[in-house]
Amino acid sequence: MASKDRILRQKEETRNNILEAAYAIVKEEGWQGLSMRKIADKIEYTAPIIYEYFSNKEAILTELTGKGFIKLSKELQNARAKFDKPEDQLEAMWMAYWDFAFTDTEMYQVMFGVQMNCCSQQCSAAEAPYKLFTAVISEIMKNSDPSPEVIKQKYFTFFSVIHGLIAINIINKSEVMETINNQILKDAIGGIIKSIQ
Amino acid sequence: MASKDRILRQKEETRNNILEAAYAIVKEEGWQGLSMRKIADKIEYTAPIIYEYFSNKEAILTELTGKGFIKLSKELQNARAKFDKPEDQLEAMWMAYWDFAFTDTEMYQVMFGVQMNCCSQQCSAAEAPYKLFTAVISEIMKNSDPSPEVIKQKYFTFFSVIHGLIAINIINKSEVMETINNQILKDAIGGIIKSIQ
DNA sequence: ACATTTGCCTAACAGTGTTAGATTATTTAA
DNA sequence: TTAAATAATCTAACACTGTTAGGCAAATGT
Repeated sequence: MASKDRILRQKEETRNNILEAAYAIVKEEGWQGLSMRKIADKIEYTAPIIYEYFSNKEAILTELTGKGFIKLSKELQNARAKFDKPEDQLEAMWMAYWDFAFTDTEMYQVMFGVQMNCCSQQCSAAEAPYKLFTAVISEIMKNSDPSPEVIKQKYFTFFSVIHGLIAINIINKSEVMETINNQILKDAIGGIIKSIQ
Repeated sequence: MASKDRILRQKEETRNNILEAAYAIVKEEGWQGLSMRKIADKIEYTAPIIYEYFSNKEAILTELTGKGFIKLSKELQNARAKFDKPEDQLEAMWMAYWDFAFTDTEMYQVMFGVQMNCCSQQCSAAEAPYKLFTAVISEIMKNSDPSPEVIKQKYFTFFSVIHGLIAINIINKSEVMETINNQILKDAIGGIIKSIQ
């Protein structure tokens, strides 16, 4: 009865195929262009079988969102691993965050509701980046023994600047110039880090 | 033939009715709940006549977006008028901006693509807030005779922090506490103003 | 009074997410 | 090997969505 295993593996595979097909369509046509029937076409099935794997369309988005947060977390960890001083780590992590937003733009959109309806609230993996950042921030601030509230506040300050900047760049595609982006990124990250040391 | 006038007025009125009905639905059910047939129901017509007034659904969104930018601009001007020193003006303006985002949240969403597909690119009124802010910024910086580029950069720095903070608050409804919002707002606005004086 | 324009509606098309029921294929049991 | 049971898949449909074409009836112009 090893066929049970094969069947389970096959099920897992088409589940992945659905997710991959969905994201492929999104990369080609944007989130607006994603539909159940198009996914079905791509995996060479008809639409109803998708509901054997996902309870509805939102569940697909939620799962993709989760994968996005996992990928982002990995890249944040990679960035942190490249440096020893927490100040350098934090800067590298926000830079990695920035890069993620523009190499996986569609992913970033669904994760943070940029120009589309997102579902990151019900996504548990969304906590991981938050924890990674606050850990490094509290390392930098360890001398002043800050409360969790203060650390949270510092995190949100970083997040606000960088997410805000990412959002304008995605919406006003290309109207904001590279030089301004670089300047603001450098100023903001450097400035806030200095303010928490 | 004064009836021509009356008819023109009537046309203008149902045009407005469409826009008002649309926004009323959005306030009740969110942008997702907006549909042409629901608008038609509300103004007691059938869906196709809407196309006598707007070429499509996006045109309605664009027009609402325009009205949003006009309202925002007015409130920015009101805020500025309450102070003499440009530093105080700038702070009051960003505070008014913040208030606008939470009293007219749905408007803010369509204007800046928060959790929905926006169309502010093709909206000419979107320039007005930008001009209001940069005028005050350049007043503050007049001593250092800055280039337009530098002023633009300062504006985007402000915008990034505040829009970013607004966006998290809209998406993670209520998870971010008042105290953190106030702290970040105060810190960010004060900090940037200090940095440009 | 007739012709023409206008206002508005019904019906339809193509697309969306989603569900129910029938059909086919595969596995199990006798 | 054949019969029964189960699983996999599809077709058809429902209730929506935005949008367009065509027709009817009332108001207008001549």
